Amino acid sequence: MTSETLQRALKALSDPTRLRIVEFLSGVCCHTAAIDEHGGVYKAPTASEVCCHITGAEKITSTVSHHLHELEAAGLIRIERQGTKMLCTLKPESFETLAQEFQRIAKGETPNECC
Amino acid sequence: MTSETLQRALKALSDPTRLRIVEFLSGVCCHTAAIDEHGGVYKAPTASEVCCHITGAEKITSTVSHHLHELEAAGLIRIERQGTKMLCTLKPESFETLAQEFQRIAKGETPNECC
DNA sequence: AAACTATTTCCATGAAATGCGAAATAGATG
DNA sequence: CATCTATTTCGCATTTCATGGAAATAGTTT
Repeated sequence: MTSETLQRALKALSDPTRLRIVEFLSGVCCHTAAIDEHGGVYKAPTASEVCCHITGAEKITSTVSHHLHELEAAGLIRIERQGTKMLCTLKPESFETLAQEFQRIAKGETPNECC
Repeated sequence: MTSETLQRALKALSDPTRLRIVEFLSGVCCHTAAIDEHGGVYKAPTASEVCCHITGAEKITSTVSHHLHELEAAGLIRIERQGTKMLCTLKPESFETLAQEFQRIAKGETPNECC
């Protein structure tokens, strides 16, 4: 993971609303049923549902829509269209990578030019 | 780690300059010698040295001073006075904790009220 | 105390980000 | 095609934040 990628991910997560979205997507238990491209059943909340849980609004707000796309641009979540709806899922790999980055920083394994 | 603590840490790390400071402190190899409270020798860069590495300035700037205290307030680094100088060290435990938080998010172990 | 070093505080400025409502768009359905 | 739903784009007001210079402070040395 490059320094810029790490930077973008951390910036995306620095906003309270976006962090709450991520926490929510990490632990969702109320989902919409859907069928993936292989015919399998999977579950993922729609943008509206995410918004509902975060803000209490009944429909998705422009603000939450923006935050969702910000998280997607940072590579932290996936957004896929299902008819008129947008399904949101966390990308666990990205968070695994972030965890490794912090391990690296904690362990002092950061490459550093000497003086 | 509470959600607010995580929030503060991520916000502190969302700034490019602060992230560079952290990366630098994580991998420092050019230090100032110092004596800790038990008489042991330890090494840590001064605020000026951090600033020099980050900005190229010869003296510490108000901007870097501000960033250092921001990182300290977020619990990510330690700053201790040594005469007129301030020595800066990373708090590896904090980054270990952050790594665990991301593991938790990746694994979906986030506690979430159900509907 | 005066002079010097390292750092901090204060203040102003400009850039970027947030949040929101209204209009626009995309896809589904009658 | 008209309509309905879900989402996005746009424009705007407001806030937050990084930055930098000048003055103030803390500690050291003579």
